[in-house]
Amino acid sequence: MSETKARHQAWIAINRAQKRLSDAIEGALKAAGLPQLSWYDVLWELEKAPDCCLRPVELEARLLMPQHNLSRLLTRMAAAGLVDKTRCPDDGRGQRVVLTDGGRRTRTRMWTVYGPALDDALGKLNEPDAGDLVRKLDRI
Amino acid sequence: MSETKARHQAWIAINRAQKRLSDAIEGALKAAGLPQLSWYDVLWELEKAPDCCLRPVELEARLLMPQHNLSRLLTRMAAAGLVDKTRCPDDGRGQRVVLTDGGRRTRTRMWTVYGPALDDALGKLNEPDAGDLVRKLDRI
DNA sequence: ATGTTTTATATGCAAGTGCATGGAATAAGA
DNA sequence: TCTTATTCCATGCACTTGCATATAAAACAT
Repeated sequence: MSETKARHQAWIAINRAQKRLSDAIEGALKAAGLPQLSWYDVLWELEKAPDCCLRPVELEARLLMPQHNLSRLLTRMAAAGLVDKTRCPDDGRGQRVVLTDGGRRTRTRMWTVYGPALDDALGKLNEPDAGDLVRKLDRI
Repeated sequence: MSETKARHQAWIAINRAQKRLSDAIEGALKAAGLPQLSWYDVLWELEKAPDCCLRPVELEARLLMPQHNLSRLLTRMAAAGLVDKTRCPDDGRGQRVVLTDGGRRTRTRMWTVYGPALDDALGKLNEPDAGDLVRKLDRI
């Protein structure tokens, strides 16, 4: 039988919170005709990076996304004009993924929907509690 | 630009914790040649239910899983002999999903892998902290 | 320098998922 | 009762993901 210790309940709670939040945010993005969260994550990592440019391998590590999955995501995002894929000068097998102006604009537009949806879904979670959550979750 | 308030960081932390935990557990299950977590969730809900029997609509609500998705999951699980799908006596359009003996055994075997993998992945999260996490996450 | 191993990325194929829709049965309204 | 609306579940189609493997360039070894 499954244990009902608090540790195990924490896992259940994490799952449910994650699901509720992502459902709310994805729903809001879709309703606004905007791309998925995974696209936002890529755009945001690029925007934070120096020169708005990263290698797929670096994105892979930051997003905890499997390689084959990221490869095709980048292909789709390049087709949509949000990023450019160019050959890497110092490594012949590598790519350099660069954020385009369109990509930057799209990320900004997405945040105008994403941010409020997140705030709304987080409900009455106050700042101190949130900080406490972060501290405990990061120890997992 | 994205805000960096604790509330928003909590969302990031929830995501990362959820991803790390589920990757660890799914990996352990796969390595043991066992089905996915979603299968476990169905089996466990059925085992908790009176007569080990629920309607798809009820499962849908408890698992927060979209209808079309659950429909096909149940089809696969029935094909694998873990559940039986029978017509519902009091509602002509409904189904009754019943746990089979094989389903019960499979859930038990899964837990022998799932439980330890979860304990391991939760690391040094102690009981009081876990209880606190549950309380705060459930308020979201 | 040549052969071997590792790293970075892409891709064919199978399986899963989202979306819209369909059909069948019940519930609600006139 | 007869129509209309709603609920429960299934399914065709497109898209996404997982898995294994391919390809090509480095890195390493001899």
